[in-house]
Amino acid sequence: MKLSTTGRYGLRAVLDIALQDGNEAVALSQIAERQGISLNYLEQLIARLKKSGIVSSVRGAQGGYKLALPVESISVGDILRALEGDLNPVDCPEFTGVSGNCNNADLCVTKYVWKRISDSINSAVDGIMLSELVEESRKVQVMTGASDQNRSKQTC
Amino acid sequence: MKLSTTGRYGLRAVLDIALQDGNEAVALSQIAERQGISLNYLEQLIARLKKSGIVSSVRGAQGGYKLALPVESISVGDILRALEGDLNPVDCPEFTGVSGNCNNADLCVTKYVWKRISDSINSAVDGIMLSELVEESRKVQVMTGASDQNRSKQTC
DNA sequence: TTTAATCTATATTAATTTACTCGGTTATAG
DNA sequence: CTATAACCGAGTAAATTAATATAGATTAAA
Repeated sequence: MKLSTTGRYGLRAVLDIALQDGNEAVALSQIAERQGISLNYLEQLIARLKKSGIVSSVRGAQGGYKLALPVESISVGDILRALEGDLNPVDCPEFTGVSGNCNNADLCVTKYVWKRISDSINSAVDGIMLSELVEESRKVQVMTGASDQNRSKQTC
Repeated sequence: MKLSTTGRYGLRAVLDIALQDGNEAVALSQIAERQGISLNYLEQLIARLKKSGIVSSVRGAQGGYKLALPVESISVGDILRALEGDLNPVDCPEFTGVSGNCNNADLCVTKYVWKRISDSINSAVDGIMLSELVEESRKVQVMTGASDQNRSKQTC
């Protein structure tokens, strides 16, 4: 029941772009360095974010990525689902809508549990906008006098 | 972000015991057969449940397992945490209380996200009592005329 | 006191997933 | 043209998960 590095790294990457906030595209290599994530790996993560319309890309020299929407319009839920797929605790076809073969659908009671967990996770992350994280991040940076340079590798 | 079979099988096993509800212990081999789970594997799961005080065992011939508490006093959260460990989406020492070395603790903003997800999951599962599942299960069985015999292998 | 049925513990294996790495292609600013 | 940076597909090593297997200890009924 853990989020993979995909979700953790990816969210940090989006937040990184949001914090640069100029109109210029942010190069992946810079994000990779600041966040201590492998560039090659980051490419795979950002591809999912692009596919979901969260970031847009500018190709070629001086290119990079920028947010496709204002920070107030992007929820953490959007980001995490883009990265991790759905946020359901089980692959139960009964409530995910995917046509599957749960041959015990009518007898299965635990699906109510999975549904409640799923709903609570999704409403939690949908209630957090990227703008909140940006604000919070700015506060923290002012308080600690932190800069990109003294930011070290993160464990979570 | 998926629950493992440990959590899924284990919850079903506890519910199975609750539904037998006599004062007699339920043999693991019976649960294994009814739920379509390997006996050896089930033994590992039930051990965690016993360790957490959710079930108690009766050894020897005619032995088995029974609930250590009334169904109204056991929450799905208790069961899932016994099986899966914590239900936190990340191993962030900042909010799990475990003394760890998050060298970016003061700069890390995503931890607020993880904390909110964690809280929502835990309050969701703590709000579901085993008694609810038992009730729901009885309703379903009456409606469908289901018996143990026609219960087939479940996928979720 | 057998004997059957159960719980307990540990070790091994197979399958799957995760977390990357690598090599190359395409596009664009300067 | 050339440097830079996005894009793409495949491959791989490590870790985790899901079992399976083995051996033994405990208990209670016959």
